[in-house]
Amino acid sequence: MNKQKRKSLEKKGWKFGSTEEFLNLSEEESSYIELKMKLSANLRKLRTEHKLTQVELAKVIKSSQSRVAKLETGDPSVSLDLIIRSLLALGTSNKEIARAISS
Amino acid sequence: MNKQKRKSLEKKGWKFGSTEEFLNLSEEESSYIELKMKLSANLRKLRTEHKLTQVELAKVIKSSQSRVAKLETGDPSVSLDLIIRSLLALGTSNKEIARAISS
DNA sequence: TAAATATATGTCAATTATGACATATTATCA
DNA sequence: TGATAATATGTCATAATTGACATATATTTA
Repeated sequence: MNKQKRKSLEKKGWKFGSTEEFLNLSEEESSYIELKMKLSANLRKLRTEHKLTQVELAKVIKSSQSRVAKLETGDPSVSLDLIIRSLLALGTSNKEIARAISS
Repeated sequence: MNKQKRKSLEKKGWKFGSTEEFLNLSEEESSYIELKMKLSANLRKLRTEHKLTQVELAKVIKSSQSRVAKLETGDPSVSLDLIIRSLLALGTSNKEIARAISS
């Protein structure tokens, strides 16, 4: 992960501590973020393909429009659990989820 | 998912409501559980391959032995986030995680 | 362009996950 | 066997995530 990417993520609310800490930021942390980002992007793709608005998707997953927005923009306040559950609610199979992660 | 499987999961603390509800239990819910189970199993496999005890893994991921046990036994109280983070802490790549999900 | 529709951002009380601890159960091995 | 190490289970106060709401911003359409 480079400085550019860091700035973009920090703007979204991700916290990374000192620059030093960031520079040796573990593979772990960046893999985790990358994973979430990929699945978030996939969720938006799926929703639009299904021609649903965020309000409509919110109904399906029993959540709210604002949370759907956060899901799709990679807000750090959303859990992987919710992202995955949302994907599954849209009919995504585990294999497709795996594909999205690998992509 | 069959009745056998259901009993086993309920013993672990999963909640499914009425039998009726369970019978039309969405693909969604069972996929979600299946996903967690696969990753949990993978975590245990990895830990033992690394010849770590649960206490040692707990140190690595800054958690406790009891939570590691719950991670590995598919306790419903553990999040996908923690499972994934633990896998990543053990050096698992996103691609490997994807493979585990697809398996 | 203005109105309407869609999405984003901020906040918060309630819900859920967390690490920690105690303790029970299960495996290992002398 | 019995001691010791490893894992499992139960509980709880604290921390993190949640849906909901208000409202801002962006996009579409008349």
